[in-house]
Amino acid sequence: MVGRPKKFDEQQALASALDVFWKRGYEAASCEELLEAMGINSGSMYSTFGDKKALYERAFELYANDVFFRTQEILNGPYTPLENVRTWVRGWQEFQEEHDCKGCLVSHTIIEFGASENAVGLRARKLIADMRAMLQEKLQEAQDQGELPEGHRPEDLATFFVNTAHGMTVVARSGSGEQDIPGIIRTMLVLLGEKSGNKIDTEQQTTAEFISSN
Amino acid sequence: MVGRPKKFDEQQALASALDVFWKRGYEAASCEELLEAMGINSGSMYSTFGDKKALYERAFELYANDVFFRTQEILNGPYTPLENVRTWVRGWQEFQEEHDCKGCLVSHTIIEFGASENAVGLRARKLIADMRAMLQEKLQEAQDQGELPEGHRPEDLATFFVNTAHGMTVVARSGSGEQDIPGIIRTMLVLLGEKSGNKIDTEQQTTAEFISSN
DNA sequence: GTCCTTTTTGAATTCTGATTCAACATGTAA
DNA sequence: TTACATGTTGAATCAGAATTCAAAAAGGAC
Repeated sequence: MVGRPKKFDEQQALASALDVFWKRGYEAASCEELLEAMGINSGSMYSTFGDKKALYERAFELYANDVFFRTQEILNGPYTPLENVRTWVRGWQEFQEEHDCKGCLVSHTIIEFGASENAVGLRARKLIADMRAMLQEKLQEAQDQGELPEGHRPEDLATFFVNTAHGMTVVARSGSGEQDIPGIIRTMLVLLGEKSGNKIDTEQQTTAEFISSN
Repeated sequence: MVGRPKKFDEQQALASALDVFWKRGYEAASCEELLEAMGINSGSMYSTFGDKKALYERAFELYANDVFFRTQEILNGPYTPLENVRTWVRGWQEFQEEHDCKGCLVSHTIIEFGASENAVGLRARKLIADMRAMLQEKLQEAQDQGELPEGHRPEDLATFFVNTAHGMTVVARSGSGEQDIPGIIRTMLVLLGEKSGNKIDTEQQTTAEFISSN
């Protein structure tokens, strides 16, 4: 190797940038703020990543891959199809808690760029479509194996789950995520036929019987 | 009255500005675009409304009042409490169709400003809280009158509805609103105990039995 | 019609935040 | 230990969007 070596770690800087974009969105994240978080100067950032938009693309990709593979892993987990889906849904809460209730970067990106032909917007939409398909497939398996009653439509249920996940991003950003998300997840689990006894929150246990009489 | 009279209608200009903000969000809506839509020049806008942020506040208020009073009217409508809630839920679809699947400005505003102490962000959060409370009250009434089974918790259900509505904003902005929203609404109606036979869409009728076996 | 007050117009200005770049620094290889 | 290739620094520059403002226009009162 020739020339002065970089003194910062590209992946680490990218992860820091992701944090800022995730918290603030693309427009609201100023270069100053990004550089501060990444611990480098503008020159290094521009020579390494190109520009702010390219940095966002890289950060988004980091996030997208993580979310996609995590989902894939959980949905193809060691339990029954339906139980794997339930595990995935339960995972949302942990994910939100771990990440300071910032919601999901994909939902945020769709709000900011979804309508346009912007590359990240399209990428975000594709990611959602892929995850939705993965979920639907798993629900279909569950139904084929008799775990999910015939009356449920895997297609509608998958769409509904995606919608609920998007919603939680807005709820999280409105500041009431910590309070509201556990109940939302519990309701989703009940939609999947979980009768009661989940350990998420004891105070509102009766919710577990949500649909019981329907 | 003395002096040259305004040659534009303030309310009408505001409605046009609202349209632009609603479609694009605050940051992405450029003054040029706003002025173009409003049909006035910058000077008129600044002397009438103050600045871009104040214009957004006024436009948001227009939207907020409309949504709030519309909701209030429907929830206190001529049917039973639960049927009024159902009517409100069905209204989402009509609302989205009428407004070009732009989603809800309140969700959008929360994504853009929710985290900060920004005035519009706070206003948006208050509006959501108020509407959520109104909904919960109506669901409580339904339960008191035996329309809603005891197992349902009005509080959780209200939170869940708000979450679903937020989610539809993201779905709408991702471009799949037209395709996905009818099914999402149908699923919500089933959560409210509507058995079948709603006239929203015939192709996916079986969804109406969604929870039937739960 | 003329005076007065307010509105309109849109080019000029200001502001904000992204991007560049010249000078300096540093590791590597010969 | 010197030459070189590349990285770092941060002040300067640039670009785009928000805002101002001086000049022109127009209704109303007299």
